[in-house]
Amino acid sequence: MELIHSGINISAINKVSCKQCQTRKSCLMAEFDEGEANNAECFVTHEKPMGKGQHLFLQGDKFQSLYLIRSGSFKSSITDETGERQVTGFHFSNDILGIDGIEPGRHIREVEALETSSVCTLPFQLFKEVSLRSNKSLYEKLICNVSSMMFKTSHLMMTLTKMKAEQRLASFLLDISQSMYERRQSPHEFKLPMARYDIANYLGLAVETVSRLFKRLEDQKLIVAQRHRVHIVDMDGLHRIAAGVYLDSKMICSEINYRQIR
Amino acid sequence: MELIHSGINISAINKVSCKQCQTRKSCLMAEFDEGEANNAECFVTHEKPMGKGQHLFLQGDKFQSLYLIRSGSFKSSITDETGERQVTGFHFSNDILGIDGIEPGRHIREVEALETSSVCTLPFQLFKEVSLRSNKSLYEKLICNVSSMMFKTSHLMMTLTKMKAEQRLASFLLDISQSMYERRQSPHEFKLPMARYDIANYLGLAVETVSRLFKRLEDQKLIVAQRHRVHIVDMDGLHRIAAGVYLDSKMICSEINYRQIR
DNA sequence: CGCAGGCTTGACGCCGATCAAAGGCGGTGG
DNA sequence: CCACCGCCTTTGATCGGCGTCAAGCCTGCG
Repeated sequence: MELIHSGINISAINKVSCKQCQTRKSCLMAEFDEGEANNAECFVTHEKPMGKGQHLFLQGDKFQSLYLIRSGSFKSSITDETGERQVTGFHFSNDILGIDGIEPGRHIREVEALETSSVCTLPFQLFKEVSLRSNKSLYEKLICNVSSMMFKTSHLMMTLTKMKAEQRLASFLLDISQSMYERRQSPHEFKLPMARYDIANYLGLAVETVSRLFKRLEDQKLIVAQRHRVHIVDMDGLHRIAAGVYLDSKMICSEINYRQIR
Repeated sequence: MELIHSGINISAINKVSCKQCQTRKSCLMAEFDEGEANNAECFVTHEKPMGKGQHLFLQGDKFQSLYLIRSGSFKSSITDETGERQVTGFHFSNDILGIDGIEPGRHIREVEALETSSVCTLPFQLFKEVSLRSNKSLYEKLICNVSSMMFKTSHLMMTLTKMKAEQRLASFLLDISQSMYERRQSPHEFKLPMARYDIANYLGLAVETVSRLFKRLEDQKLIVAQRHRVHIVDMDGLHRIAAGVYLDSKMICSEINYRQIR
């Protein structure tokens, strides 16, 4: 949990300048012109990646930086006064973490690595200064990011209130699939870096239910799932489930499925 | 609900400059210095308030302005591909509406007046220009607003996934109560401008359930509710319900309720 | 090799959705 | 001003999805 502060040059051995960053083209900073890019060197990378289970920050930590995921994956969660925890999202490369801490000055959720992962740290004070100097408003980009985050959240809320359990899981798998696609990885076969327990919490279901649902989707020949490896066999079918297309014809669908099974 | 007019320019009859606005002190624009305030005259107010049921904007409408609620109340909702609607929030004076439309360039939800209401319109292009000229970054304020919005959403998500129906309604009433308090109105007695139907949708419940729950809270002597008028009698008790403090002693509570009913 | 923690599977019961119908309020027109 | 109508709300009865409890299984790690 060692955070690097704005000592610009001294600890350069732990840093990689943005100019040299391999993933720069897909980065928030990508459109910076060369002049500004020098400033961007201040956006550092932790040389040593974080291990599974390590926290990027905890709920209540002072907010001072934004983080850009370079590799790996994270889960974010909130704990309320009663100690109840709610997983609020899963995050992959190029996602920005920590934005929600800007206003209260403290992080309102914790973020934990689901596997070996690395991030870029963007000290927010510096970020603000650079964005004021720059014509191309970084702030605007940030808002864009925030905006799409709000969209995702709304989508999730919809999932949680309007969908039956099976729809939620189907929808969840499709979301992950979409994420993989956007990152130029296979949308049909991927690894779920999070535990069943996290999925259940995220979807507002019991672990046992999630487990049963994975099986049910397999029985319907929509996916093949073994542990964390998921193979989507029938993408359309999964979409149909997610959309709740079996509501009236439930009996019929079930019959078909049973026929398919044997 | 009479607005004060100014004789500043030709179209002034439809507008009120920010300088003259009665609610300016609690406004997003409040910290503007005098020089900037002149620009702020471009932030117009609809002279004719909106009527109940009127839409401020629809989902998919081109995003061009932010709106600041001067009076009244609104509900926001999202409709997905399948036509399913989800109420995403209720909004009162000083709330900002429309932020979520910035990135996609279109509004991702619709906003509808729950009663006679009025708003200030903040053309976003202008907003950006002013914020670039200004040292005190308006953008920063906007982000603050967005940030607190995200916090609320997270809170709501928690409510929807982790709470039983009774907790959700108690929590909802407490949220409204808090809103009233923040607006210097009584947190103990207020009017709910939205229909039961909207509350149910918002909380992810059936209308019938909401209706029954209102009654159950009354039976427990926590509130007095008649139609849209709500009186919170036992704030602590309501907090206890919201926190789920009866989980272990559920049987006892139920017995008490049954005894009270007959 | 054995243990711990995560995952699966089964049995059961409750919460809340759904269906059905009656009651009340507000708006509109006679 | 009253009467009617439609929509919102309440109330009752029934049913099923999913949470809960309990046990057994798998897998990775020490």
